[in-house]
Amino acid sequence: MAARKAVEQELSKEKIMEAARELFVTHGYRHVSMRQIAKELGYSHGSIYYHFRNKADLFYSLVNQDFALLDQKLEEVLRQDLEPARKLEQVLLGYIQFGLDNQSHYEIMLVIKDEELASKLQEKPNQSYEKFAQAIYYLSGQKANAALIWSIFLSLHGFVAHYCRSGHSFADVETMARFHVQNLLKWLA
Amino acid sequence: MAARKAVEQELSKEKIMEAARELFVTHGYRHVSMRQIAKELGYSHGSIYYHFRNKADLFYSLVNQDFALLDQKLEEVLRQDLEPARKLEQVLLGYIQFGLDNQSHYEIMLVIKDEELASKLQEKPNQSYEKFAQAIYYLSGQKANAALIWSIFLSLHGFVAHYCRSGHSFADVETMARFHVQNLLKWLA
DNA sequence: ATGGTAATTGACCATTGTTCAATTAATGGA
DNA sequence: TCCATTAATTGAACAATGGTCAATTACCAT
Repeated sequence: MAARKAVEQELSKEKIMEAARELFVTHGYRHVSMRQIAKELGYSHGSIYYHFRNKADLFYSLVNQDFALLDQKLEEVLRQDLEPARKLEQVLLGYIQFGLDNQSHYEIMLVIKDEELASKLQEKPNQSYEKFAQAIYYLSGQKANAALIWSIFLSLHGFVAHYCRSGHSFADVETMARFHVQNLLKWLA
Repeated sequence: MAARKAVEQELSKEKIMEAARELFVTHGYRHVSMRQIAKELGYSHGSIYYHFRNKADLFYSLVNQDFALLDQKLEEVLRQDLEPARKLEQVLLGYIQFGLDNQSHYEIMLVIKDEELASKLQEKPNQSYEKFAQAIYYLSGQKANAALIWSIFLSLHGFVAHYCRSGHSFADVETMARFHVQNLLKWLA
């Protein structure tokens, strides 16, 4: 009634995550079923549960990848050869772009309230924020205090959260994003 | 196999909404089923579909109520006898306080994402925002343009959304809220 | 009384996340 | 080489979900 497949065709966490990411990004977390993911891979839905405890676990694995991506993006900007003021601008704008380019993941990272599994990820967001805050601090010539940086972050988050909800792309709102960032930069002048 | 109940015990939109609100507030939208709501009321789940087209429809009726409450709060502040600058401050701070004093309402209004009918009920939020924007506009001596007011709103929203998620009360974060508002007011100076 | 309408029921449907016994491929030791 | 053990996969099965609808009953106007 059931069988194991040849070893070179075996499923892996990586393959599942790849297919799942594609589907989650396209249709959103709630509108993607484990059966759809399995079908995409040509496997039975049960097999996914051999590799991930449940759907949320699979999704959080993706979210972890995304936080790493966010960190990477930040460091990319910091490595660029720009004046501090320009870099600062790019860091803020980059945050918005990241959020809107990875909407379903951003929601899980920083929007959706889910007590049961929120604790699972608590380290990563704090860790990522710390890097963000450090960057702002140094790029501002060590003028910005912690509260001000937090204020800036919350304002960026508001932008991303709102446009995530309405499903706009970064391109849709880029002009407004740049304007928002310019306003935030005034606090650091 | 089925029966209609005595007229004084009849179900109504209001009764359903009351029970639904209670449950949504406690457990969140996704974790409340139509059967739970019906059980709470002592009715069959099918009866709710006589009064509301579907779960989302019921949900959005609650959202409308909450927006009316927000409008009321705004007008309360505007009626106060204060200098425009003080009033402006109170409008911004009042928005945050409303959000954190009515966290589950706020989530329903502006955080929770429900793709299916998101476009359907865009009137109320827009209407409420329009009042908010008008207030800011006049209190700023007609200096603020539309984009700047929108920027301010998004920044306020970020504050509320974040602390809603972590479940902090207004009292918990009042100092930070006042600081955030002071920053936002600089854009209008 | 009677007929029409309004409200309620619960069986029913398709779909979901999840579990698990059964099954088969791979592996390694004798 | 053979056999026991393990690893991976299957799909039937389960409970819960949102939603539909014919049947049923209370109400009301005439």
